Amino acid sequence: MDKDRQVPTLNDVARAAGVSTATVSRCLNSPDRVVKDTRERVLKAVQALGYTPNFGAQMMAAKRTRTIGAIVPTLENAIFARGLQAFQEELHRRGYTLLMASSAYAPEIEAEQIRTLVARGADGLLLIGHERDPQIYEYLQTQGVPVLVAWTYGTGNPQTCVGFDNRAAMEAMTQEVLSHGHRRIAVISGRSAGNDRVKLRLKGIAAAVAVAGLDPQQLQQIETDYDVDSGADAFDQLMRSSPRPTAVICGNDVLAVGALRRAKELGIAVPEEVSITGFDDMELARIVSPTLTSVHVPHHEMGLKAAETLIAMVEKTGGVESREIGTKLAIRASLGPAQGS
Amino acid sequence: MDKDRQVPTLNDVARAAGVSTATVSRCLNSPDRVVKDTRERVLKAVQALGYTPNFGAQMMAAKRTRTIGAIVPTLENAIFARGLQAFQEELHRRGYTLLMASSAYAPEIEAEQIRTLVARGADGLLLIGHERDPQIYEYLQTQGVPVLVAWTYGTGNPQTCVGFDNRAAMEAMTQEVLSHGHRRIAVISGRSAGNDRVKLRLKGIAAAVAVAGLDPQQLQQIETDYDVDSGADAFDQLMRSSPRPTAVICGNDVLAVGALRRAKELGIAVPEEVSITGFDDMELARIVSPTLTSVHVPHHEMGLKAAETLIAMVEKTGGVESREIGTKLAIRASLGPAQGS
DNA sequence: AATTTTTATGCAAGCGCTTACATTTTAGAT
DNA sequence: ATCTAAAATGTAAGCGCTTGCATAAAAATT
Repeated sequence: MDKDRQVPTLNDVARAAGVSTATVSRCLNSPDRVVKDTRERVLKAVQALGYTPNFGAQMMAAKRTRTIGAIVPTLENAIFARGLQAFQEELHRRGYTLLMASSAYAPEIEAEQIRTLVARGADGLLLIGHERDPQIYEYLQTQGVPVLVAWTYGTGNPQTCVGFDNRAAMEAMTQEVLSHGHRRIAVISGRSAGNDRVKLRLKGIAAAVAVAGLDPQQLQQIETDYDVDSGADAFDQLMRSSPRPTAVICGNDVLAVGALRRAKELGIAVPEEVSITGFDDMELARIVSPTLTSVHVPHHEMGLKAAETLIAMVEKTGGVESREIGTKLAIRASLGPAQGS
Repeated sequence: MDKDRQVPTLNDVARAAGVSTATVSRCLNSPDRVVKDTRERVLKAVQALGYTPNFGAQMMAAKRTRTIGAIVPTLENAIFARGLQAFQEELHRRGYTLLMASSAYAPEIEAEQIRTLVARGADGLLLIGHERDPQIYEYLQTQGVPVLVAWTYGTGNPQTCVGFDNRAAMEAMTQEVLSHGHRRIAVISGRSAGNDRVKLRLKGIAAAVAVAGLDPQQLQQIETDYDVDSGADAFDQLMRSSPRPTAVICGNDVLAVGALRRAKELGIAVPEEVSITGFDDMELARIVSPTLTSVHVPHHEMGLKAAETLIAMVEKTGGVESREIGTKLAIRASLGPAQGS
């Protein structure tokens, strides 16, 4: 019915204002190149007609869209949400629009999403973590789309990144756990395949443990999906071993919360019988009881800096370099002294 | 540097395959209108060149994008995430791409996001809740973009919707609370201004209370922001009144979790001294202790049906009508008998 | 084998915008 | 008042794709 009512075009505005389409375009894109009088007339016409530029035409003619794409592994939990929120706010302030997509931690889906976002004219892309098929980086290179890698920081990768040192942060956490006297330590982590952040965190644990004179190979370790129930099940499994670990280091807060819940269900006291730690310091960490010891990540700062950096890359304004965001330990009730040792 | 390396166009593919651009286009969009032999040759050329259609050009020529836009109030907590995930999965299965944006519960931001998504060629839009400036609906009408309203269901609104009856669900919850003997009931809700879901939930409470012979006006009620800390503060305030309420009904789980946390901090036993209920049945509800009584909403089902419905609207295949999703009470430990009455 | 119908492909006209270049107007200098 | 430089505006050529219509090829019918 209404689908035929024509949406006004640049041409309509031009006619209404008695100028050429070029002038209208300039009024909208570089107002200072047009004299005040004309500009006002044009803008009035724009208002009157309710004109909105056609994105496709704009994209086609200008080859830029002021759009940034971001692909995160998941939106189901809040891990990325806070950072993304900050990222998007800053983009918005700078006149960019954010296109979000989630990959469900599946590389093939991520690859597809990347192509989709690029095809849709994203001027730049935010991706989580370095590790992915090199072809993808080649493709982006070919398409001339700059990529910023976030949520991780480390040398040895060609991509610009904004994030924190997953390895060092986890090493610090492990040292903290060790300093409480724990020696039988178990680990619950996300799947390490294709996930450099998980790998780095595991390396951090191994490093700290080695320094303390323990054999990293001896560490009981379970890799599982990133959800509360999986964390709970993994914890269950760990608690069936004998002797039981006195501390369980979890790769993130979601897993830790699962462990915490199962501990309660099993009647295992935390931290008296077993200590549990997380990573990310989600809001969750302060809500559960006992409150969860975790690694605090300044998500807001990371999102903000990621936006600044990526815009600089897109606009090619000055040199762009990777930026490291600091983390710190948030020691709370779920970590206590090792029992009986 | 690489920004000049040309991306292949339809024309390049056509030349490589020795056919016209029209044939290539048809191979891609309606393969059965092209004979097998030709099709294979063309697809091979597409592969070889690594051709991807230019979205802007496609949008311009075809006037559809197989893109659906969704604007939710927030992505920071998981309330909408689960439903959106299901929504997006179904869209993906049907060959559509989802563009997400969040409005931070601010109507003006939402209006802007709507314009952005429409300008970007969204074929249809998913919005949360009915209540918004009528001009927005007019605008969408003019642009010929169908809208589906989700997370609420109710008559008296012209828009098609997929969701649940917020009023009835909350009335049921309130009845449940009343049946536990509570008579001094307080309410913590999100801001009702511009939010029909909040208003409906409040009406549900009032209705149930009135049936029980109490005066809804007497209900202590606080409206606050949708975050844990706000919920905690509101709870604090309620606990300072005398006599204290024996039950606090919260407008959603996030607020309820805040209340729960503050109760613990204040040394107020839940549910012995005060009962607390939530709404939405987020994963959180089963993680906190005591576990939270809430209204269970089948988010996955809602997301799925929303996708089906919106696609039907976009493709104009057959009649489209609103669909109601059922909710049910999830009674857990945070609700107990009224103390001392 | 000739004719008609059906199917496959090509041709070319836009879609609405930006921008290099050409032209006109205005301001500044003489 | 005249000429020159600078500023404002107009002209028109694409950008890469889809699709109605025309044409050519193949299949079906007589």
